[in-house]
Formats: sequence, C-alpha cells, structure tokens
Amino acid sequence: MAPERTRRRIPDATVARLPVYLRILSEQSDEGVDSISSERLAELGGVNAAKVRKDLSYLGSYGTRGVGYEVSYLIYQIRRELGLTHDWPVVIVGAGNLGQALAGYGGFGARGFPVAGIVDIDVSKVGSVLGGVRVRHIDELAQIVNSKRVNIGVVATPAAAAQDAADRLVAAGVTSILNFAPVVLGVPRVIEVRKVDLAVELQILSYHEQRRASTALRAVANTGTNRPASA
Amino acid sequence: MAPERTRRRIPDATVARLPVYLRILSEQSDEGVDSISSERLAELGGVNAAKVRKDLSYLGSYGTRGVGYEVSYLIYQIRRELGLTHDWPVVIVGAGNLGQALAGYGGFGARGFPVAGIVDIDVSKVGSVLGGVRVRHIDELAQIVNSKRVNIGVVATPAAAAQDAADRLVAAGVTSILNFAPVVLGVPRVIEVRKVDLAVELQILSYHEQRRASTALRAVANTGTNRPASA
DNA sequence: CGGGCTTTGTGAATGTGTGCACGAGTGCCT
DNA sequence: AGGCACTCGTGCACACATTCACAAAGCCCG
Repeated sequence: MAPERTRRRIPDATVARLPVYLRILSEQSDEGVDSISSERLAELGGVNAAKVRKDLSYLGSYGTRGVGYEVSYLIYQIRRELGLTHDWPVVIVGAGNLGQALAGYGGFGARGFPVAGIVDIDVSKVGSVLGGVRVRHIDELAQIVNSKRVNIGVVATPAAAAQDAADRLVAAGVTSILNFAPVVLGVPRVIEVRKVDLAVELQILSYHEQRRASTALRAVANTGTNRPASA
Repeated sequence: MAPERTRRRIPDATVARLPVYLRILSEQSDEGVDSISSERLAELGGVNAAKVRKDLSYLGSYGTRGVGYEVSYLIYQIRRELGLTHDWPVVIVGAGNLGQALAGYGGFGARGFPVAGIVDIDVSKVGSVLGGVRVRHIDELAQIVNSKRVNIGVVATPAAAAQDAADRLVAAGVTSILNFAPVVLGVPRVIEVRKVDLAVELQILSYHEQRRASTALRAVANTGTNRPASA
C-alpha cells in the first residue's frame, strides 16, 4: 500500500455522480463487459463524456488511453473512495408507513447498509418485526448506536417528530443523517444531513409543468399550433 | 392584473428552494405570524439571508424595506410561481412495497398531488385497494392519463421494469416523471425527470463518513487526541 | 417633519461546475 | 519500425450559484 493518504478533496457534484457510475459499472460487469470508454459510460449515465473523465480523474489516473477503463478496477476504486469497502449499519427512527417500507425493502442490507435497528416512540409499535428486525423503543437508540457502531441514522418520522428524532440521533453519536421528513433539521455543523423530500420534488416538477403550460399558450398565440414539439 | 406575462426564468437552484420557503411560510402563517424578514426565513430554512432575498427577488419585489415580507402574500406568489394554484394529479406505476407506501401515505393529495391512479403489470396485484385507490392493470395507463389529465408520473417499480414504465408513461402523454427506481431513465429531452435514489444518498453519506474516518486518523497521528472537533 | 433604525434589492466579487478542444499516451496494423 | 486510430487527462473559457456589502426605501418616534 503506497502511503498516498493525502487524497485531494472531491467536488460535491462528482461525489453525487460516483454512485451512478458505480451502479452502471456493476451492471456492465455482470454482463461480461470488462472495459469501457468514457463515451459509453457517459451515454449510459446520461451525462457528458468529458464530465465522466474529469470525475474519474479525481480518483487518480486509472484509464488507459486509446482503450478506456478496466471495469473491475474502476469499480474497486470507486467503492474504495466512497467508503464502500465495508458495511455501514444504519438505524431507522420511525416505524410508521415509511419506516416499515424502508425496513421491508431489503435493498439496504444488500447494498452495504444493513438495518442495525428500527425504533419508534410509540410503545404499541414496539415488538413487531419488520424486514427481520424487531422494532424497539426509542429510548434504546443510544444503546443500539453504540453496540452496533452505527454512524448513519434515518429519520422516517412525521414532520412534527423529526427534530426530536434528529436530536436523539446526534446525542446517541450518529454523524450522518438521511432525512425523509419534510422539515429542515437543525443539527451541529459537523453532522452531515441529506434530505429526501417528496413534496419538494413534486413541486419542482409542478413548476416545470406550469412553465410548459404558459410557454405552450404563448406558442399557440404565435403559431396557431397546439402540438408540443417532439424531441 | 398587469400583463407582465414575460416572466424571467428562475434559476434551478432557486426553484429547488422555493418549496422549502413555502413550507416554512405556511407553518409561520399557521402560528399567526404575518410578517417575516429574510433573516428569520433564512434561519428557519438553514440558508443565507442574502440568498433568500435574491431567490425571492426573482418573483418580483414583494418585500417592504425596513419591515420584511408579508407572509400570506409571499405564500400566494410562491404558489403561483410553482404552479400550485391548482391540483396536479399523478399516476403511480408499480404497486409493490414502495408504490403501496406512496399511495397509502396520503400526503400526496393533501399537498395538491392527488393520486389519479396506480397501476401494475402483475395481474395478481390488480383490484386491491391502496389508500382509497384501486390498483389497475398497466394497460389502462393511457386511459387514466387521458381521462384524468395527468401530467406527472411516478415510477415505483423494481429497477428492471423502470425503463419500460417510463416508456409507457411517455407514450401515454405524461411530461414529468418522478423516478424512484435506481436506474438512469432514457426519455425524450422534453420530458422532465427527477430522481429519488436511496442508495445514492446513502453512498454520499458513506463517502463523508469514510472521509471523516481518515481525517480523524490523521488528526490522531498529529495531535494525539481522539475527540472530533465540536461545532 | 426630520433623523435614526431596520430591512430590502442588487451590483460586484468570489467560488463551483460544465464542456470544449486538444495534447499526450496506447494499441493495432502493415 | 512507423504510422494511424482511438481515448484519456486536463487547461481554459464560460455559465451558474453564492455571498458580501451597501445604497435605497420604508417605518417609527419625538
């Protein structure tokens, strides 16, 4: 192992794309492809080829000019950079509709994020089993986090309970949070938070639809046709 | 109504934040607050005050210097800009784990996105009722989209079926897609796609955890302490 | 009615991300 | 061995986003 531990910082935009490349590469690998060009990877990922090359260059120079990238080696490098060489157990707070779906989904464990525990504040939910994991009371959160070395917490509570859930996760020692509740969480600066917000996504789509509608109206006024342009 | 129909284009980054402001404003309104400063709104939204002002300035000059913004009027303006003055029915493709959770969630309809229909390709799922909506066969998709004037489709299928689902949605006339499947969808350029990808989000968190770990190691080597810096 | 206090709206500076264009390697074919 | 075709890696210019800093504008109080 060469001691080049001082890795340059990878831009956020690139970090967000690496998982996509990783998935595509894994699929290609399964299909027996063992070498791939930036052009092809870009096509499959729906991005620009230059962007792919620049993104991958942050990992180091792992391509071969005139040939492309060796799929398996690239997979290894991306996984290493993303910290996917070992599992990251997660704890889910909230055993409602969403928490149940998440625990039952199964995709978590398969992708290296096993559900170390799921907790709820509602005593009547405690004890039931979801996706092979027994629901425990939220007071046991710290104990789960400590004993299972959990760094990542998932907030799957209703909006009103989300901040409390986050506070408890932080107090328990979690340092990254994935928040599904439609709330802006207040947490210490060092805690990494990512949010997944249905309503926001739909409202963004709504904006574009609304915009499309007014544009179309203007187009009708100008040209007299009602057909949207096809690609 | 002044005829200033030629609205300047709003930056993507701003469009993505407007729903957050909207939610905060609605909460404040419920609490009886009727005027708010950019400073306060920024605090509640976890962003910079100047950013709030610049974002809101794209809607027009609706603030009062020395005072702030009138909450109810701002809510009205944001809703109008986002196209939330009327409902946008959505159709869900895939009645599996996720599709069921989405249909059962209820938050859709409450926020102006009623579920116009949910379809699945699996005949055994057809007929069951989720969140008050009966599951229908995917062949009825076009009919639902047309009769209910649906513009937004939700892909909640397994990865392998997602592209087919998207193709069918596009063929049926949907122009915006919210994709939950871990796949990069290929669609005509005019179709607006947004994705929600669990695995990607977790892997981004993993990257930061991994980074934190190596940084901590380096810190230990340098200073001999094991405590992470507090905010 | 004027001065002081507050907060908006926005120009300008800085930071981040994207995409072109091309030099520099690499493999293959003759 | 030499030339050719291909593809990576990256400098550069441009576009987009964020943040600062401050003049302009409004309210309140004496």
